[in-house]
Amino acid sequence: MKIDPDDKTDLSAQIAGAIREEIMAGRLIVDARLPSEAELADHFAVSRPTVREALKRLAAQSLIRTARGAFGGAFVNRLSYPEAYGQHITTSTLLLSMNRVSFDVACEARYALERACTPLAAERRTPDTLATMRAEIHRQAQPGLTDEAFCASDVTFHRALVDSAGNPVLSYQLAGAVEAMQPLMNMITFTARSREAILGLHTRIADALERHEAEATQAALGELESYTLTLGRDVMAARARPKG
Amino acid sequence: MKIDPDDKTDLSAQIAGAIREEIMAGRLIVDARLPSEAELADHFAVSRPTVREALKRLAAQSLIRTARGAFGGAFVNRLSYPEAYGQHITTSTLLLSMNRVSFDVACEARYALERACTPLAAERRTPDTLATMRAEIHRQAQPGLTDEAFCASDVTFHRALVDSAGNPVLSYQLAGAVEAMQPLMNMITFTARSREAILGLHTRIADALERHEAEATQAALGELESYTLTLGRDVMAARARPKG
DNA sequence: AGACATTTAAATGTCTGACAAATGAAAATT
DNA sequence: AATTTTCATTTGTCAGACATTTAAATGTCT
Repeated sequence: MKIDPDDKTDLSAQIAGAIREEIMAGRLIVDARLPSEAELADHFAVSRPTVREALKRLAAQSLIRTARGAFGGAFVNRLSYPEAYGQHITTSTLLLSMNRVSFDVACEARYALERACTPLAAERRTPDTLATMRAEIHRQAQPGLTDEAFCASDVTFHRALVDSAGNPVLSYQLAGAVEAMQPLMNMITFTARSREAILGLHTRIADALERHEAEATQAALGELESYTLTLGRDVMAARARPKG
Repeated sequence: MKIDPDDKTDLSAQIAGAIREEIMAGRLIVDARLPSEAELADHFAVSRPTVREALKRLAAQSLIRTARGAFGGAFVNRLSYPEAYGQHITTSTLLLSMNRVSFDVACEARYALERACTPLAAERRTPDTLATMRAEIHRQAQPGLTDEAFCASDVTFHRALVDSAGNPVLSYQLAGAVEAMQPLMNMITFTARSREAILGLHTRIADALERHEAEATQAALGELESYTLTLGRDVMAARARPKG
């Protein structure tokens, strides 16, 4: 585990990289204890603050956790699903919001991925995921709901749809696509009319899943994509026009 | 932008969280300059090393970049696709390797996602992505290839397939699924016989894409999934047996 | 006036040394 | 034996200092 003395980049970045390599290569396994900060400082011939900066970088990626006290220290962290979700959602959301990704492209990606889940979801949906979807449908029918709350409920509904596939890896991968769309969706003003249309499609999806009908689910999801695309395009077109 | 004085967690984590919030909420926009480390230390009533640890956490997530010199400082970073890819792949790979995710579950997720790309890929594949796929097929036919090199080539092939869909958001989301499978695939010993089978399916996929035939692509991909699953199960079964 | 060299202020990068706080093991005490 | 105390270890935080980098500002020469 060494660093390049000729490298111009930050020492803390180099050290973090070296340790990250060890973890990803499996040479540092889960729950293994790293040397103490003082020992690491000695090993890399740097000061303790520099080592600490490196460790904080790793902690930010949930690669390590630290504990104070006599037998504390930095330990290789078992990356949990919630931690991975958080990382993925943060990255996905910022990628979309910072790169002028068009509504169309984001929407296409999201629905393509969701469609990938429907055959599995129709087969494996549980009473639990169905109940979540029904509850969100009910919430979305409340007239007093703000647009933000409607969007948030929409996200919960779609996550339940994805979770129906019963594959945690799939859920993790989809989390980024679904959640990252929310800021874009939040730009849309949902009229009573559009809410009604979406609600109807959500109901069709839930019904089809309940009856284990993959094709019907797919069809309703396809219509939802088209409709969402229309709503989004209207908003984007209005924004693009001068004078607003 | 404040921190909770009652919070027990690290000050640097709190400060990083506060700044991250500002970025994700859009109150700190791309290329905006953060206050200098001294000013931040003053603002949060902490020392400069603590502020630096917070900034390193954000840098680890590519949320900020720093520059030295008179008009340097920390700037909100526009998250690029390559940076996002890297984050996603790191997280996905570790999630799979640290959580005893079964080969079946990972494989199912990966191929479900890839299938989501095939209709778009068949429609939009370019000479460029096709050329990449052909080149990798050619490489995979070399007899001297190690198992690791074969796997790496396989990843490149599948990424070209995903890129054929012409949707960068989709490519980004899929990168995690495809790359994270590689360590699991590396456990497999590819015999001449299995390489031949995979090669044949890869060729069928490339041919079908070239002819814009979505269904044929889908079918070949489905067979590849079944075959991969068989190979993986054999390996895992052998590993599970005592005495090896 | 314009081109080039020099200075300088501001910022990050790094180091040293120190103290506080937490933590679990070991020793001392009841 | 159970409980309390002590103690070494380790991370968390702070203060102050110096090194390095950078671009603007200044000075100098043609």
